[in-house]
Amino acid sequence: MARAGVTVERLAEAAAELADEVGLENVTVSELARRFGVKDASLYSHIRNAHELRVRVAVLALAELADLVAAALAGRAGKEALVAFANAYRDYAREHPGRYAAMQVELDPETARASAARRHSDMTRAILRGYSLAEPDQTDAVRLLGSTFHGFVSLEQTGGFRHHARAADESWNRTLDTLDVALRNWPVQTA
Amino acid sequence: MARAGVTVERLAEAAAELADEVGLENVTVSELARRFGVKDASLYSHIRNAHELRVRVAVLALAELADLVAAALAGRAGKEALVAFANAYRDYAREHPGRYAAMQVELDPETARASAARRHSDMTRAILRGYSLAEPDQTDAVRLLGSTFHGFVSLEQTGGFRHHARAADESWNRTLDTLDVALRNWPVQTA
DNA sequence: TGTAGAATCCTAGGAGTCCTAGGGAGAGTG
DNA sequence: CACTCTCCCTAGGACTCCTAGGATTCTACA
Repeated sequence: MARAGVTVERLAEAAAELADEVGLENVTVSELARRFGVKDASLYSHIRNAHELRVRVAVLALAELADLVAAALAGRAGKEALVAFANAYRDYAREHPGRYAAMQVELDPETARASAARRHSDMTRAILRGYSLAEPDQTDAVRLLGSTFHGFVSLEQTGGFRHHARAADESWNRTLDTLDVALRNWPVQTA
Repeated sequence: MARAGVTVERLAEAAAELADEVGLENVTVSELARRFGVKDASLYSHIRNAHELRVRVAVLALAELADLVAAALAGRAGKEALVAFANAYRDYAREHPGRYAAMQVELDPETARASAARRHSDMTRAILRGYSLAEPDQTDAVRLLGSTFHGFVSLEQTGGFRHHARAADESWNRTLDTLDVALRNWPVQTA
């Protein structure tokens, strides 16, 4: 009998595709084995357990998105960079909802270090070069941007904005305008 | 044999507690039945399926948080109201991670209408009275606030801020300062 | 080329979960 | 007391995760 040619890489890729199709919580070892024409027990020589599958999707997604963001950021600065970053982020989440959901799973410290998570915060910091913020304000701003982008995309995905006339796109653009203004008028310490 | 006294309300309450203890994804019909000293099949005369359990936790959490936010908002306005709202939100998420996660499940339109979701957006709008924003900017601002709060709390929960010296609390306070400034200097339409 | 060892896949099966079907026992009502 | 409704039961099917141990295929090296 011919071998199915299962590898961890192909498994992660297939799991990511499956996640985008049916949602991350429906990514199952059995279904994946079915897609490879293999018994589910066979997959356990490639992965340790079902959780590792999700972690691998997360790592894959983090790397993919980091590449996309890097490309979007190339040659841009200031607000242009902010908008490019944000749109790359949001577009990815909409095209790959399962991969995006996977990015939110908690990674153990080692996996997190080996992942592209660092590249993400580094690129966010790069955006802030256009706004002249020193530490620790820079870290606060990185967190503000990350929070707002993720929060918007997350609420949009779970249908939070659907039952209202105002289009999500317009709110998104105004959100970016607002962030741009906020970064340029970063508040001085009040406490 | 004495009856266990299972009701939908007690089920939802127990499911919410279980979710806070072991995470929403580990809220299982079987475990819940165990806690009531009852066979799992017995619960299906109270709920239709496992999904309904999570929906009921979501509805419960939305109502609880709406009450807390309403109390926090009483007698406050402007930035004070903004901060009170935000802290009530974040505190709830930290004290009740499972309930909070449940709030992010997609509700069907009917359930959403019957839930406290509307109270949440109404109260967010109430905050904005201190900032004199007309529609559609008000809707955009509501979404910005919701996104930022949810995004921050969500990233904080999945450990996004843990591997950095800067304390999350301080970033949170600066985020609120920034939002306050942003709402007071709401950008005029650029496009 | 022959073969040892590693990698890949298999069968078999246990445990847990979700859910349905159908039956019996307690509680309240006439 | 009898009737009915609700609650809870047993029984069991389908699916998932995962382990153990065996068989097959591929690879590399003598």
